[in-house]
Amino acid sequence: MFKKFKIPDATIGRLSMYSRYLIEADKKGITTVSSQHIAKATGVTPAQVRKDLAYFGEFGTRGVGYNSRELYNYIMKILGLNKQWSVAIVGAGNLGRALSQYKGFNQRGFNISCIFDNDPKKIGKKISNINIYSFDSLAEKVKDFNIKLGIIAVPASAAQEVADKLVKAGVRGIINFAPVNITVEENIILRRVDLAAQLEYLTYYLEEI
Amino acid sequence: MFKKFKIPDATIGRLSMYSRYLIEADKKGITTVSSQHIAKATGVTPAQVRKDLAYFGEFGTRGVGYNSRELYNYIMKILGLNKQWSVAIVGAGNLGRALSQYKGFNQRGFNISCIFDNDPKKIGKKISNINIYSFDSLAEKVKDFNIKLGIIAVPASAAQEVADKLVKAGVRGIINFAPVNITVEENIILRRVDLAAQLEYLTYYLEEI
DNA sequence: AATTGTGAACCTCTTCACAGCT
DNA sequence: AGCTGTGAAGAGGTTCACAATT
Repeated sequence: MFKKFKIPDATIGRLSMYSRYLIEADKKGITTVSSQHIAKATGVTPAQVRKDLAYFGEFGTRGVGYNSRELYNYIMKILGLNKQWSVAIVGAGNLGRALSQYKGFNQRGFNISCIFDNDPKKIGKKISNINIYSFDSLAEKVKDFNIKLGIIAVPASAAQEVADKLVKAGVRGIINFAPVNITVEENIILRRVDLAAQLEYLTYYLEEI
Repeated sequence: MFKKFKIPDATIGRLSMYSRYLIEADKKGITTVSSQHIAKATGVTPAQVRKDLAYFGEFGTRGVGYNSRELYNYIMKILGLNKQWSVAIVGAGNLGRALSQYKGFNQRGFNISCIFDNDPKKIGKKISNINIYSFDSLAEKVKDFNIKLGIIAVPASAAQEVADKLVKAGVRGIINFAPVNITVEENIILRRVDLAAQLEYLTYYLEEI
């Protein structure tokens, strides 16, 4: 049905933005939106919006636009967000703790099921009702909770080891917050988020002047 | 000297990765590295490494490679990291608190100078020695600390207002963690980091199967 | 022999412009 | 008249392949 062929990575990020606008529009009672409206709200061009949507089907009506609610539902389905996802966070440091409490995940259907750490002082404790388990029990818990998504929030030196553990346990998609390149087998989806690099992007441009 | 013309955004992110590898290599006593080495460590192609570096000059020696320490220094200078940067975080929620304690920023020369929030219960308190100030004192503190970089970690509904405040106070670069599109005047560098969208990227690909 | 630096080829993504519907 | 859907054109980024250099 959907996902006929290779589509740009950036499209997926934009779909996420579109869906956020659409749910807001729907809440406000705006039943029909145009690519123009979506574009303005999300900071892209109208042609880009139409192109992005066209990868997956024909959701609009010529001369009219798109039905907000309907398009929202389509996009959520395309993104795989028409169900709940269990997520494991590895690393109960500052970042891991913050991510485990981050409301933005829940709002989009992500459920942080458990946290893993190797610090005996942290194991057995909870972070806002989420249990912290040892690395040793990772495989077991990942299976118990049917976790397919993992977030790596450990120091760079431990990131590869953690990734290997997650994959072995059955995790299929990983976000790596450690500032290091890690490798996984081909059928695992890996994404790297480098927080310091984001600031460096800013300083690069600021230094120019 | 550097930054002759428009270079790909992605190049900047890769420079950041290269520099991290180079400092490690230098620590291990590896004085000379090839584009091959850098590529392998950072998960890109050797041609990409050479192309990225070539935007800024000729740092290598044909037949030999690059001097680790020297190339590291060049890259850090290109990224504007040959000095300390003061950063303000707006929003003392989970994310703001975590970011203010995140070691990765300090390691790269970023100094979180202060945190802003509008919750009276938080104002006046500290997060690991960093003061939390009210929104009202933002302009004053940004000037006092000579802050040029801001991190927005407030709810989506407040993000635009905060951005405007930061810009007005003299901040030149902004990272927006709120899941909403905000706009700033043209000479301000804006970067959006959408954490939930990262997970959605994973679920998109996992649903395909 | 090894490795850089780079023009050209290639590939990917975005924008344009307009036919096709309502 | 207004807006979508899309082939074609354009822009941008990556890889190739090889001359230049040590």
